[in-house]
Amino acid sequence: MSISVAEENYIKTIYQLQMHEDLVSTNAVAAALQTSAASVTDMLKKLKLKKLLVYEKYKGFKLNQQGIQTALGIIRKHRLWETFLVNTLQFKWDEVHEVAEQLEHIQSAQLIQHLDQFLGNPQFDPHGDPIPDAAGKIPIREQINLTQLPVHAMGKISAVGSQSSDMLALLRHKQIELGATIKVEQIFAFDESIDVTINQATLVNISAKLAKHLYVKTIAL
Amino acid sequence: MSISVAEENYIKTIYQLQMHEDLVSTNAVAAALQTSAASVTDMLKKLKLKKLLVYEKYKGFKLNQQGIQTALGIIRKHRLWETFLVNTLQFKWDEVHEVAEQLEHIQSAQLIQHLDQFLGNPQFDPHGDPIPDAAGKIPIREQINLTQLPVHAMGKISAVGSQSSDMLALLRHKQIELGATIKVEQIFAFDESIDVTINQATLVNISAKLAKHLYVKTIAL
DNA sequence: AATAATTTTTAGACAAATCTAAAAATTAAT
DNA sequence: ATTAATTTTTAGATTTGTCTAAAAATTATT
Repeated sequence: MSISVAEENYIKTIYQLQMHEDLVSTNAVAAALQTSAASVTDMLKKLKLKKLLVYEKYKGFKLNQQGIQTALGIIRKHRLWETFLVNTLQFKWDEVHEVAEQLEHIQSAQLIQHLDQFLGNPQFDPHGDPIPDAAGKIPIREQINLTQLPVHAMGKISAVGSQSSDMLALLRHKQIELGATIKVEQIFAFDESIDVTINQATLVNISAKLAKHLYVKTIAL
Repeated sequence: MSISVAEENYIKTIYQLQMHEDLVSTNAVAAALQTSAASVTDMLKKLKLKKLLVYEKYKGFKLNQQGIQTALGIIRKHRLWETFLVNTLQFKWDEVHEVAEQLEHIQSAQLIQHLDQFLGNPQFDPHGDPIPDAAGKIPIREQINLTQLPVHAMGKISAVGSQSSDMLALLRHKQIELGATIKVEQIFAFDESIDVTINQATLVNISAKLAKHLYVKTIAL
């Protein structure tokens, strides 16, 4: 059973949204794809029928394992093509997105396998985003920015990107220090602030500005 | 006004057919695209509306200058991608067609420009077919097989691919010799035989087998 | 808790590309 | 030159993905 380009675009978008919020809303998808909420509902029915997502009327939805694997396949293709465009064809990193959006829908396992090999099996694309392997496994960067950590993920503070005394005072106040474990509980879309649990004990809110200066080593759950 | 993938496939097919027969028939397109004659008629109306072809009901049709330019753009992309797949990604020459059929529809002038440059501005694809340049100009191979010469094209016999006495006897009988000018008058689909005028005087029929052994330098009309 | 606001779904319509079956036009054959 | 066969077109239906407007469900507010 083949998947259309439109379906692929929905799957990719839903995947990206459910990285941040566990359940995805109809309106969020509509906004991301610049379409109407009614169209999203229509597509949700189709994707449910194809057993790619878990969905109950009015209750939000998310991709199931099958859907996630499908999404990772599309993201893999997208990022391999971006790598190709920048590394091989000399595109600038900010010129590649539109073209990669088209190339990611080309259907040929052989093509992707050869492209991957030609590029030297890259683990990260030119933007630094991880490229899932053929099985859907996502490489973990040793150290990532806290803003990159998805909801529910855990990490250990490995570096701070500033030495300002104001910032150090704030960290002391929130009991955040190098080596502390941190778990992302919730990400607030409005101001991009993050609720985290420190050392599996205290819940604190971290502003977007502070998060940009904190780096973590991810911990497998 | 943008052109859909379906429209592009029709345009490419019509172009290829009108290389052989001056006017193209509804059924020929339907057969080539494995679709119904009714669908072809529907599409012809759309393409006429977009001013890409000359069409009158029941009277056959052909691409106009605008349509030919569009077709050449698609063929250029197809052949550049085939070159990329074989030369860069190590595909075998007989594995590339299906994938190139998809890649030829990617819309990005910049992508094709960069790809062309990366490949070293190739003039011919791995099958030996000419790659139109960005302006639609088709490179002429010094010497091509007679079977490659389209209807109405002229050439000068430049080589014969066999020295068998049977063949030489046949050539003498038809008054074909090195340096003779040859003009393709008609190509018969049934047995792929060709009617040609020799030295702008005598009309003779050349079998597919004989044509395969004759090479010509093309002459601009 | 009742009402208001928001979100989501349904209902009905539309455009693109296709189909089948039947009608119209052209071409071939007796 | 009629009739038969073939080709092409029309008419009407279908699928996919979309839309708007209205109804239903949920969430927020007073």
